[in-house]
Parts: sequence; C-alpha cells; structure tokens
Amino acid sequence: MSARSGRWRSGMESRRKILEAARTRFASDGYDKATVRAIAADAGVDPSMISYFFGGKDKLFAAALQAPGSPREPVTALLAHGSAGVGAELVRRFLQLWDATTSLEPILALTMSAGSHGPSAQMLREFIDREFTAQIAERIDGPDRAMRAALITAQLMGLAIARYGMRVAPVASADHDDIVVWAGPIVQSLLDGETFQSARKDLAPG
Amino acid sequence: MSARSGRWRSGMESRRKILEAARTRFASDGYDKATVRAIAADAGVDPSMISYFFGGKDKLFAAALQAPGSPREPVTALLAHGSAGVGAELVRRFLQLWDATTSLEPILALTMSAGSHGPSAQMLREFIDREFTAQIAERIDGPDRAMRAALITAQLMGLAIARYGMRVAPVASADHDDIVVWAGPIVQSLLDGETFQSARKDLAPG
DNA sequence: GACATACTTCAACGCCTGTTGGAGAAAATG
DNA sequence: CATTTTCTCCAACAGGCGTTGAAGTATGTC
Repeated sequence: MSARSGRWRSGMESRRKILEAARTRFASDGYDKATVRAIAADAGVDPSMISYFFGGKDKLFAAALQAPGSPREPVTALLAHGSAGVGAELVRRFLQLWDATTSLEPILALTMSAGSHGPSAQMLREFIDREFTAQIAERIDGPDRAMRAALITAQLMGLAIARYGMRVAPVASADHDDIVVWAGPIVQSLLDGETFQSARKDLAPG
Repeated sequence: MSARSGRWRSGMESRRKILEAARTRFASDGYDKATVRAIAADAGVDPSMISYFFGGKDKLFAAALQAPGSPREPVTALLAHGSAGVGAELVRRFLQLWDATTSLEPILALTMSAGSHGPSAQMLREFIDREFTAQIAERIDGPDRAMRAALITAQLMGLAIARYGMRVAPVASADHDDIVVWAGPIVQSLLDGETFQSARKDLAPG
C-alpha cells in the first residue's frame, strides 16, 4: 500500500533533491528559463523524474512555492512590536536576505519572468500578496493601509530588481547602509502613513 | 547601388510594420515570449522577413529600442526648471504614459523577462540607464546623486511592475491621484536629497 | 525463491523556436 | 525587351522544450 513509514528506497530523497534544485533554478532563472532538464541535471536525476514525482513542471513550481521559509515570519516578527522605526530595519533585512542566500524564495527571477499572464503569474501574485503585502497591511494603521502596504511591496520589488536583476549602478554595488539611508525612511513613511507633506515646506510646485 | 531616394518598392513599409509590431510584442510579452513568428504575424509578413531586414531577433530588438519617443525628452523637460515640487508630476506623467499607450517603450515586460543575463538584458540595462537614470542624475544636486537617481528608477520600476505587471491590488486599480499622493513625495525626497532624518525623530531601530 | 512494488533509465514523441536557402514575382534600370 | 535588384513566399533545418511509455533494476513482502 501507500509508502509505509520508512522510506521505501531513495524516492523521497530524489524528490527532495528535485525540490531543492527547482527552488534554486526557479529563483535564478525564472519559470520559463528554468528548464526541466536543467533542474533535473542539478538534482542529479533524470528529467522524467519530475513528471513522475510532481506531475509536471507547473506542479513542481507550485510545490516549490509552498513550503520554504516564507517571508511571512520575518515580517510578522519585525512588525510585532509596532511599526515605529522599523522601515530601515525592514529594508536592511530585505537586502541581507537577498545577499545571503543563493536559493531564496523564487521571487525575483520569477517576478521578472512570470510576466502578467501564464501559469506562474497568478500563483506568484497570490503568493506575494498572501505572504508579504497582506502581512504588512494587517499590522499598520492609518488611511489607505492596503495601498501603502502594496507600495512598500512595490518599493522593495523595484529595489530587488534594480539591484539583483538589472544590476543598475550604483544600486547594485552599494553597501547596505548606503541604500538603507535612502530607502529606509521611504518605507517608514509608508508604514507610518505620513506623506511628509506636513513635515515638509517646499512640496508644492512653483 | 544603395536604395536611391524614393522607396523602391514595399520594403520600407514592411520594415516599418515589423518594427511597430515588434515594439508592441516586446512590450507586452517580453523578449523571449515575443516570438519572431508572432511579430511577423502581427505585421502581416513572413517570419523570414525579420532576418532579412534586421539580421536576426536580437538585432530587431536593438532596433526596436532605438528610435521611438524615448523617455529622455519628458524627463529633461520636466526637470529643466528645477526639481522643486516635481516629484508628484514625475509620478503622474509616468502613470499617464503607461496608461495611455499600448505600445510604449518595451520596458515593463522587457524588464520582467530580460532577466539579468542574456542578449536583451545588457541592452535594456544600458537603455534605461542612458535614457532615464542618467538624465535625472545630471539634473539634481546634493549627496549621492547617482544613488538617488537610481533609486528613483527603482521606485518607478517597482511601481510599474506592481501596477501593470503583477497587477497587485490595490495599486493596479487605483486612480492616479491615489498613487501620486504617496509616491510623489517619495520621489520628491529623492530628488531633493533629504532623507527626512532631520524632520523625523524615530528613525534608528531599537 | 516468487511475487509485487517503487524507483530509475533510456529513447522517443510532438511541438515550438530562430534561421536559412532557393524559387519566384514585381519593380526599376539598361 | 532583357537584366538586375529588391522583395516575398515556402519549405526545411537543427536545436531545445515538456512529457510519455516501455524496459530494467533494486527493494520490499510473502
């Protein structure tokens, strides 16, 4: 009957290696360019194993988007004790997250390759909204909460794409601090719900 | 010899139709998904004409990135008379630009599909840097000019991707004003070079 | 040992990609 | 009219894609 308790043979290990390779490949190459053959090669298995274990590339993608250390926990932990002064820290952790790991959640290249249609687009959209934007929106106050949370997401997505995707100078090569100095207060302003109009003098155009 | 003065036959018109179709397709589908066959079908010509006229898909992409009303002019015109109070207007025009035209410069989908490598990535990187980021950097003052200009680019890229690419709610459906209210002051702060640290009290993390 | 189950390998399928070469037609030139 | 030049269509190529099915192998159970 069903796989009993202990692993029957190497099945579960192959499945795990595929999943790991898929996350890395999806994250670095995007959905389309991350070919089944490349993922299988990274995992050291035959390409057909992917259809065997997961039922197809799209199913594998969905599986790769499920389990891993999602950004939900860092976000909730960071915003648990209020949102004051947290903007800079959010940007900093965001940068550390990207710089530290090679097999992050497949967000960047996915964002860049999923496009607005196709099999991966909707899954990715729901994933980011559920695991990130909604988590922020739940933990801030003031007007336009959803809008501000979405703009924070947009801000960080733009930052990630500029730095890690398109390698726009000097964002791509700058130290974390040099970016946090500018981006931190921006995120903070969106968290606080202040447009800075009150704190600024010369906003109105001449 | 060379094509004399008047068009010899229908060559130039086919070439023009291909270029127009290419811009639209590249912008909506990205470099990879915009197939030569699809572009040719849109233009009403045979796929082989693309290689005939342009010498290949990558050359066509380069040509599509060249001529059109580049964002350089709007940017220079906007920043010609100082940068004070221009942030909101820059965001507003940016949104209008995207909403108005269907065949904009192939930036969004290109950004999303070019990835960080490949034939289109470097061309796109140079294009955005030359036509947009550098134009801003030349027209602002204060510390970290290049960084701030790049962050404005990142800000707008993130906005475009969130609104037009991934269709993140509510950014995707909001009126221009609702976005400008939040994003305008952010861009303005980057233009002015103020981190608002002076105007703010609780920036430092706990 | 005999059987069944789970995994692996291999080869091939059909589809789509960008590109090429040759045949043919139309316009300009002599 | 004859020739050259420019453009168009058609067919095919080699290469990559995701997926499938059959054969084979190792592990488990009886």
